Amino acid sequence: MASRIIRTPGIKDVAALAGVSASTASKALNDVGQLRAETRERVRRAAEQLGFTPDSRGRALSSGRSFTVGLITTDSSGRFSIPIMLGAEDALSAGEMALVLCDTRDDPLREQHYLKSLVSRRVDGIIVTGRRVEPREPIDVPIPVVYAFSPSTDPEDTSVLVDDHAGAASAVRHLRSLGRERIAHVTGPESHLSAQIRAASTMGSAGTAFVGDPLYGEWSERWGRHAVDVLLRTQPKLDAITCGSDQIARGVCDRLRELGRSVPDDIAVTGYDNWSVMALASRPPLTTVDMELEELGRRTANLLLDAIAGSPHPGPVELPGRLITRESTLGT
Amino acid sequence: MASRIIRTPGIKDVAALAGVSASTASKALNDVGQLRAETRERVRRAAEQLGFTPDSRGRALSSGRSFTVGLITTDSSGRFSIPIMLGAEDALSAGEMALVLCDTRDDPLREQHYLKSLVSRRVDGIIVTGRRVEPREPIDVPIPVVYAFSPSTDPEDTSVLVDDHAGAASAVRHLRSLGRERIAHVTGPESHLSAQIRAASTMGSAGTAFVGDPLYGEWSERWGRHAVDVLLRTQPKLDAITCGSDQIARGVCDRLRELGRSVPDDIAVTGYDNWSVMALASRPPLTTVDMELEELGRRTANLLLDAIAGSPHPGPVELPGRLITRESTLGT
DNA sequence: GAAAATCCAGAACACGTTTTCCTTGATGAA
DNA sequence: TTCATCAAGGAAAACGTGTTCTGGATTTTC
Repeated sequence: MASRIIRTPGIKDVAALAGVSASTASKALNDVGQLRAETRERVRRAAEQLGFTPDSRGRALSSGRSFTVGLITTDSSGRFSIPIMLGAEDALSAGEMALVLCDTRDDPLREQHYLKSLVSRRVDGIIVTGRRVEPREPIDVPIPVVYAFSPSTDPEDTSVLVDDHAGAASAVRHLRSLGRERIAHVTGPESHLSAQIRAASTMGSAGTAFVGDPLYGEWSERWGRHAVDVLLRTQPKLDAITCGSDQIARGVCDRLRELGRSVPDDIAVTGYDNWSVMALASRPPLTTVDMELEELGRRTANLLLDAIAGSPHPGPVELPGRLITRESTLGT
Repeated sequence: MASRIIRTPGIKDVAALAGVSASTASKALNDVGQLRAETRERVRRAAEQLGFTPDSRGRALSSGRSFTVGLITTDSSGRFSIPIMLGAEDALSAGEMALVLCDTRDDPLREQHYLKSLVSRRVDGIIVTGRRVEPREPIDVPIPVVYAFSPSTDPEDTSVLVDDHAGAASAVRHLRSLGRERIAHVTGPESHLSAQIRAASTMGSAGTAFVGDPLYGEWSERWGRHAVDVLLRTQPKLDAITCGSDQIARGVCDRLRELGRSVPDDIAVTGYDNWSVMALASRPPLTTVDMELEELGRRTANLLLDAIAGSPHPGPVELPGRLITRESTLGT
């Protein structure tokens, strides 16, 4: 045959070119065993000349590890999962680990399918994340698992979650430090745990400075606009509105402006999420709480790496958010 | 030792339990070779009893394939890459392929690192995507590659891209079918190829119905608002504005409303991207062009699967977008 | 100069599966 | 009866690496 099959070179090819055995070549390239420096160098040159890249499948097989972790997300289209994913990927790639993406689309059947696939790939660990902070059923696999954002219902599992309590409190503290004394709260559906937590924390930390009841609605600008009408009717003297999301806060700002109320001179507004497309496009730009989800993803990945290395940290970890101050409370 | 090391069962364990050899067990589970039905059944039961999951690393090694593809994205935080990712993942998981995620953060060094890692993992193929439609340097690997969204500069490479020409034209056609005769165009930076293409196509298909020059600016609501002021000064009689993005279109709508102009009665507005958080939250909701990026991702993955199977389809493929009509052109 | 210590490299094996080849026994036909 | 055919299943090789063991060669020491 004139056309030879082109094969990516293996360690045997490198060894042959360097005139040594395969095992010697392996030792040379991995800097182990006792070899003459001259031999090492010769093997190295041969490897470079052939463009040798070690086949990690071989390594995986013999080491018993796959250097891969799975990421199971119930909806990666959500804007919460994505920064978590990126943070995790960032932390993992530093450890030479690859991340395989599994989007279950909230379908238990797909989740089972992916779990089987990941187990069959002998993944070193699994990260489970979702779009809601409500606890979820743990998954049952013989592999280290860390939950991000959506904790496991089992308190012995490792879960990394956002501290919405602290986040909401920091917004209130900020407003009070600016002298605001009549604070209202507008947020999403009461059925959402995050709405409940943020509302409770807001009321708790505002104390007597809290006016009326938390207004539960939906996570939308429309609701934010509508809530302003309700609030101004019932609480005409309020001087600050904390919102459960940036979308709501943006709607609030829009409506206040339409009514001729100045933000923040008349009424200060805070959001939640630091979703840049909302927080920065709002007029005025929003003071808001950044959940630092990318950091959460990194943290999750590092906890998983620890668990893989044999030192698990059982139990939940809460990460505080960070308050980002902008014109909606500070003015220009 | 009282504590035995718990090992996930291998095919040898299954074989031992069923009283056959490993090779027979493999044949039984894979439905190949000639075996008595009774034997097959016995092996199957043994496998089930032990909870046997085949180690895909072994299969990968012996089959020469890894059943894994890499996805290289220059920024997966961008809202373009994500639907592409999801579509690709969807199409691949149907073929039992896993997708490993590599976010280069637009850093050539990281890209090199990831490429080496993917090659070393003997990935079956690679998808390359980016956030801009500008062509990019091809990557040099001995593996099938398909480019999505950002095509390769090499026309022989397989690239799947959006047909912005057709998309912009469909918006104009829609406006003209509604009787609009004085159409302006507001878009992003002239340095962006997608802005250029959309502008050229808009002018071309509008013909004499196009007024003035395309207004280049930035991809922001603020620019949309500002552009309205410019347009109304120079083209007081225009009856439609097509925008290069939903963000711009939302800004346009906001400013028109502030000036007391009715959308769409006085001036119809179209966006681009069908970015729901903009298109639906806009007042009124936007008629816009959906690039159908998830479908693009699926298409990309299927082309890659073909290439892996040995039937590559060289050259670029353009996918038409889909016009989504809403109140910003139709009214209520 | 011989024994011991040291150094170096190759052989063999492990990892888990698939696949190819081979053996055994049975059946049927000549 | 003998040979060819075929079903059934086992043995071994292959995939590509890392690790351990072993033995030969060289140097050191007395």
